[in-house]
Amino acid sequence: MSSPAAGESSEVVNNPTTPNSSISSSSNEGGNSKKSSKDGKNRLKEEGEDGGEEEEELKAKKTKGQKRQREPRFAFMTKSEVDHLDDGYRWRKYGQKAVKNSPYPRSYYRCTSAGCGVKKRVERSSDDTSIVVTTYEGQHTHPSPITPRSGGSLLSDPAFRDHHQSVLPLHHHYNQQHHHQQQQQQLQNAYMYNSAPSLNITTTTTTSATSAASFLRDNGLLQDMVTCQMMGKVVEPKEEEEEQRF
DNA sequence: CGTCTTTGACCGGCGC
DNA sequence: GCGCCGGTCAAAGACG
Repeated sequence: MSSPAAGESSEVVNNPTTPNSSISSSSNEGGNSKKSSKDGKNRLKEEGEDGGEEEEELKAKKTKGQKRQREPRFAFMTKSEVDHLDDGYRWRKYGQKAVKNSPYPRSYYRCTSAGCGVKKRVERSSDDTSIVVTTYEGQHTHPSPITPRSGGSLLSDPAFRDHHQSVLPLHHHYNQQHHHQQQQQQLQNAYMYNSAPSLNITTTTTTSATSAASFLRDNGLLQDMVTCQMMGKVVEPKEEEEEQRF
């Protein structure tokens, strides 16, 4: 580990498309929730002896059928050889699963910062093995990511800039429409070959990379682009099916 | 020593 | 009702 990612060439190609398609999985909507986690643990460790305190979380999610928790999600494609790109934050891998549509496994990362529940999903595109799709979920609570461990994110690394060519942040707003079915398959295709109706940053060369990178690191991730849509959701959770599109 | 990765198992939701 | 899938945790191991 140690951030091997830095230094590799990365090109972000995002595809926003499909406003309705959720980046991740359709059923993961509830994703954010830690629902299963708690349950899982409970049964394994506490065996139901009550935890009293954590119940609130369980209830929250279980309370009703709100399966869909809308957490700000932002996905973008990166052309890189390494799956995990260092964006300036410290991530801890907490799982890996094989994806049906892709021969490549999907890795799950969580921000190690205390209080920050931001999650990141990284998977390699089945169509283009050179493309890595990174999906961020949630907002970082800490302003300055600063990479303590690597001493610098790839953004800071001159090598990184030198290597990457273009960065396209993929901004995803999941409209949660009523689509069901092969969302997953479409997802991948859409991401890659769709045009970005909402946000398309087509930059090339260092400039773009720098931009994206800067913004990622400076804002702690994708504040600029994400903020807008994220805020809507985060700030006004009441609106469930609003469409946050640009 | 501390931190992170890896792997297996489990759960919840959804579809059929 | 059953099976499939995705997502998460936990423990052990590895590494710096």
